[in-house]
Amino acid sequence: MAAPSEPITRAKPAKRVSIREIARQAGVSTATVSMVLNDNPKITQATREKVRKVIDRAGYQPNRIAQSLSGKYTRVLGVLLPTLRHALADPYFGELISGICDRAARLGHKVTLESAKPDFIREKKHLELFDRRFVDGVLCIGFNDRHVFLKDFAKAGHPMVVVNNQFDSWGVDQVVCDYRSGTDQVMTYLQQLGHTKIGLIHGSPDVFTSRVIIDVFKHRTPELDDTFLEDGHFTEEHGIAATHALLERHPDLTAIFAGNDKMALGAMRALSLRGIKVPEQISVVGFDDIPYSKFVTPALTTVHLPFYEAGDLACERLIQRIRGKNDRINETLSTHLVLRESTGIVPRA
Amino acid sequence: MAAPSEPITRAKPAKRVSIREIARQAGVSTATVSMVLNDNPKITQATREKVRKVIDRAGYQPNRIAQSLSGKYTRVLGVLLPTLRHALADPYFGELISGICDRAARLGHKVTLESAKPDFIREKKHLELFDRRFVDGVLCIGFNDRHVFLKDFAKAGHPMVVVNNQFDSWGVDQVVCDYRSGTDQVMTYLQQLGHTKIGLIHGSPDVFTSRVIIDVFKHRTPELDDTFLEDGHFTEEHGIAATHALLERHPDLTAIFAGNDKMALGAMRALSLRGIKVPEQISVVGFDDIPYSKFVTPALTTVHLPFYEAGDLACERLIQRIRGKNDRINETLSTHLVLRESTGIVPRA
DNA sequence: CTGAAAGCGCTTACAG
DNA sequence: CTGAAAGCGCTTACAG
Repeated sequence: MAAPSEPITRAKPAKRVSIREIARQAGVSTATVSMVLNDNPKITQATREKVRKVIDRAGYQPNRIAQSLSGKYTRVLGVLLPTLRHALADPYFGELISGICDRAARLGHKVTLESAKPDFIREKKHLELFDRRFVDGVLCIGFNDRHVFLKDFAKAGHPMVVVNNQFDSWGVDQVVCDYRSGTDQVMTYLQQLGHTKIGLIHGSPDVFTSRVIIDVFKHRTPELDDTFLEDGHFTEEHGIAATHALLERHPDLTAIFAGNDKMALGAMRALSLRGIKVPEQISVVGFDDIPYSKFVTPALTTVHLPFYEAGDLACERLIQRIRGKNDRINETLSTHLVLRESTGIVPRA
Repeated sequence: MAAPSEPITRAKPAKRVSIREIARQAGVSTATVSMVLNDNPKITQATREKVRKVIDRAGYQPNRIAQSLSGKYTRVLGVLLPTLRHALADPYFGELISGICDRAARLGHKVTLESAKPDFIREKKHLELFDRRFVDGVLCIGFNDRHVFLKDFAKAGHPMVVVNNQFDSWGVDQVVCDYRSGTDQVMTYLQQLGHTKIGLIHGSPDVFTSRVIIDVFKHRTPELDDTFLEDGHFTEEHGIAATHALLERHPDLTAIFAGNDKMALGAMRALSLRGIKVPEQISVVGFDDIPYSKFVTPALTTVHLPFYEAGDLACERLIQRIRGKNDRINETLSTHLVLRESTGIVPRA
C-alpha cells in the first residue's frame, strides 16, 4: 500500500569539504589548491591536473564567503530601485533588470535587489551596502534629480552606474537610451502625417529624460504654447486625466504624444470613454514599446527603447569599473520608432 | 569662473575600522564588542553603553562577510525564476518579488535573483547556491511539475519554499493563492448572469494551478465537452489564437473565461478584431487582477490574487524554517472576484 | 560578566 | 614552481 508518490525525506545538509581536505588528499598545500582554483599560471600542468582530479572526485566547491573575506571582491552587485512594488510590476524595469542579471551571471556575479525607500536613505543603508561588504558596486534605476543621495557613492569612491537616466552635471557614470532621437523621430512622423495640433503628455519633469522629451517637443512645435503640455506622472491614471485636461483646452487636437506607453494607454482609454476614434479622429503615440502596446486595440505606435541592452551594457561597464578601469562611463543606446495602428493621417477639418 | 555645478570627485574608498580597533578604543576584548553587537544579554548595561558609544563615534559597521564566515547564516535569500526576462516584465512576478523583498528587508535579509535556465540546472548551480554559501534558503516562483530539480533542495536538506504553485505529492513547502475558490466564484457569477455556453482559455496544464481551474470549470459545466477548452499558454498572443479557435468551434459562445488577465486581454483583442462587442455580445473574465486590467476598455472583470501577500508570507515562513522550525509549510491565501465592465447578462438569442 | 584563544575557509606575500 | 605562515574580521566555546 505504498503512496502513489513518496514525499521527499528532508536530509540534514551534508558536511562540506574544505580546501584543507582537498590539499591533504592531493598531497599539496592549500595554497596550491587555491592557485589551481584561480587558474594561477604559476602552477605546473601536472600538479594542476592532479589537484583537479581530487577536486572533481570530492565534488569540492570553494566557500565563497571565505573567498570574499580573503579576497578583494564579493562578486555581488546591488540593483537599487525607488519603490520595488511598482518598479517590478513594470515591464520597463523588468527588461532593465533582466539585462543586468543575465550579464552579471555570465560574468560570475550575483545580483541583490534593494529598494531605496526614504528611511533606507536616511539610515545611510545605501553606503552600508559597501561598508559592510554586501556589494562591489551598484546599478541605480528609476531615480531623478531630487535623489541627491546618488552623489554619495561617487563621493565615497564606490562604483555606481545610473541606468537609463541622466545626471550630466553630477558627473556620475551612466548608460542611457537616446530619448532625444526617439522624440525627434516621433515629431517628424506626426508632422509628415499632417498633424499640427499635438498634445504632449509627459512624465514627471524631475526626471531628466522627461525634460529631454519636453525640450524636443517644444523645439519642433514652436507655434504651440504650454497649454498643449500636461504632466501624466508616468501612470495610466494620470494619462487618462491628462487627456481629458488636454481635450478640454484644445478640442481640435488631432494627435497625442505620451512620454511612455502606460500614459499612452491611459490616453486611449480616455479617448474611448469620450467616444473618440483612434486613429481616425486622434492619433496616439507612446514611448518605451512595452509588450502590452502590441495587444491593445488599436495597437500602439511607439518608440522602442533597448532596455535589456541598456541593463546588459551598464552591468558590463560596472564590473570593468570595479576591476579598476577608471574612465567615466557615459553610453547612449539608439532608439527607433515602431509604427502600428494608433496613428494615421490628420483628419480633414 | 567656477562651473555651475561641480562634478563629483571620486575618492578612494576609506579604510574601514574593524572590531579590533573598536575593542582597543573601548578598552575591552573583541568578544565583548561582538556580544554588544549581537545584543547578548550577558553584557552589563554599563559596558554595553561604553562600547556603543565608541561604535557610534567611529561609525563602525561590522563586516558581514566575516560575520557569515564565523556564524551560521549568510542572511541572504535566493529567488529562483524560470526565465528572468519574461518573469520580471510580468506584474504577477513583480508583486510576488516585492512581497518577498520587503519582508526580507524587514527581517534583515538580502535577496538575490537567480534565473534557473536549463544549463543552470544541468550544472547543479541550484545546489551550488547552498554549497558555496550564497544563500540560506530559496523561494521558487513560476515553476511547474516538469521542474523535478525542485526536489533536490529538500533531498539535500536545504530550506526552500514554492510560492504560488502546488506540488502536493512532492511534500515540498509551499504558499499558494486559492485558485479553487476564485474559479468557483467566477463560475457562480457567470451562471447567475445566465451564461451556459462558456469557453475556457486555460494556462499550461503543466502548472498545477491551471489544472485546478480546469477541474473546477469542468465540474461546474458538466454539459460542456473539451471543445470548450483551449490552451492559451498564459500569453496575450495565445489568448488571441485561443479565442479565434473557440469561436470557430462555437460561434454561439456568450462568455470567455481566461486563466490569467494576459490571456483575457488577448481575448478582448481578438473579439475586437472580429467586431464582437464586450460585454454586449460576449462577456470576458480574467484571473490575477494585474494593474492593466483596470485600464483597458471595457475594464476587465477578474479574480484578485494576493500576490504581494503570498510573497511576504512565503518569505517569513522560509526564514522561520532557516532558523530551525521544522513543520511543513503549506499555506493558502484567499482570493476574490472583482466586478468591472467586461461582463454582463447573457444576450437573448 | 569578561578576556584570551581558537577557528571559520579561504588568499597572498614570502621563502626556498 | 610549491609550501609554511600570516591574515581577512568576525563568533564562540572555554576559562576565570
